[in-house]
Amino acid sequence: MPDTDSLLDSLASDAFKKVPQPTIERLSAYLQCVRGLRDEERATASSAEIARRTGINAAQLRKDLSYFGEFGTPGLGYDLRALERQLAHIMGLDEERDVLLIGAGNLGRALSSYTGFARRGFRIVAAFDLDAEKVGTPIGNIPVFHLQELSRRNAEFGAQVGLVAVPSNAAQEAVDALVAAGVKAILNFAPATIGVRPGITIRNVDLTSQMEILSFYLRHG
Amino acid sequence: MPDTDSLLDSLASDAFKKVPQPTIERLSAYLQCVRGLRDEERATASSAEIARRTGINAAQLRKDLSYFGEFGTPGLGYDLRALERQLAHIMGLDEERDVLLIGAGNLGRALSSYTGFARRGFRIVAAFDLDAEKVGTPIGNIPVFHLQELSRRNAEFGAQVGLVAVPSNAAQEAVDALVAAGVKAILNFAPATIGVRPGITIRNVDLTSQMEILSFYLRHG
DNA sequence: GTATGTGAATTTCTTCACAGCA
DNA sequence: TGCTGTGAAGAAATTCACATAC
Repeated sequence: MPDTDSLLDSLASDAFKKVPQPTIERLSAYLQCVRGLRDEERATASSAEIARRTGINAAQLRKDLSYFGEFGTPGLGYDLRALERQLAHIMGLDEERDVLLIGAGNLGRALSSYTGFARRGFRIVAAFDLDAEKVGTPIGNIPVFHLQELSRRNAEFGAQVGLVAVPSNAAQEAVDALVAAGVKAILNFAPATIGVRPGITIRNVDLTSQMEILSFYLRHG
Repeated sequence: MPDTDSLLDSLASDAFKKVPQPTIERLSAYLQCVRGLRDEERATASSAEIARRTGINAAQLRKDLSYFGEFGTPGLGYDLRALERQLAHIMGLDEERDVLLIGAGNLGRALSSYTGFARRGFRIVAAFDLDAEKVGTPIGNIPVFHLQELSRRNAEFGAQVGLVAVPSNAAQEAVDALVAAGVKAILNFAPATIGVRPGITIRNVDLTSQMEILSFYLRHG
């Protein structure tokens, strides 16, 4: 058995090309499940139990974890405290991350007051908007700057994560501004296909698209 | 070549078991792209052009469409007006759909004022909450009722789609209430794994999970 | 006995490559 | 010629099934 931590840390960008995309997207579900079990004061759980709770096949869970190391004990299962720590480490969640928000409209305001982010260590440190009316009045504790100030302000913050909550036609501009300011990972809520250069991660959360998919299943399925 | 419309309509639940899940999730992206091209007054486009704009492989697009019929003209491409209509029909978007919202907190309020839904024919007709303080005061035009009234009120509305924007620990209850009221498709924003009986479609939009996935790519990738 | 980790088998999805049509 | 629609090939992901460890 290889030393777990060194295996984990040796998995730099390079070796990670081998981890299936779907695996990465499931890690978060496992972590959520483990947190839930820990809240119930459980000390260990088998892959079968986590499978039951997440709806993900037990062999799938074991294989997913196997890309990152060996975390279980045959005959016993997984120590939940350790597994939570290891999953968090794998996902880069062992330190707080500052986040920039672009768009101080309805959605932007809702996102800034969403406590789920802060609870998981994502702290929105500043918002930016094109609308001069919105600039200057903080949302809660979060200052609102003009989009033009993005790069200058982020020289100070050094945030690597951005949220884009602007209308579709402004989304590419917002993303470009974030990337220019040094942001490396972006969650985009605008219903638009955005291009970014290699090395930048962008994920789209398109609510209308989700509704359309529901509609499909309503019509068929 | 089979008659397109009858093929489309013959694809009831049954034959649809053959359509890959990822195909269904891409349909919405195609539709969005086609709408964009139409906004630019374009009359036709090739699969290659749609591929370039969406980032989805051209053969993939053609195969995806092929599950539903033949929509293109060899040598020419796709008639965009027709394709938009057909995609909308496939996805069940040719009529308006009433939507119920559970949770009148920050996120719920943002969702109700999100114009993107209405623009695509999803109309939030009522909101429900457990908090007596929130009941009675409309959000914009949308009345807010107590969750207990859900079934009774939906006897009138007959909505088949629900949005769940409540804390995790209330999500299963909210979903159960929606299902009991006749809702068949649900978009859940709570970070929780929710069980529903067969025949009910539920999709999760877990923002924290999305952030964690970004964090993974920040650490590696 | 119980449950992990993992090669092998299977299933699913994507891409190729080309026949056939406009 | 240009582009679609689609079988066949290839790649990727999932699931099985079992040797191995506690």
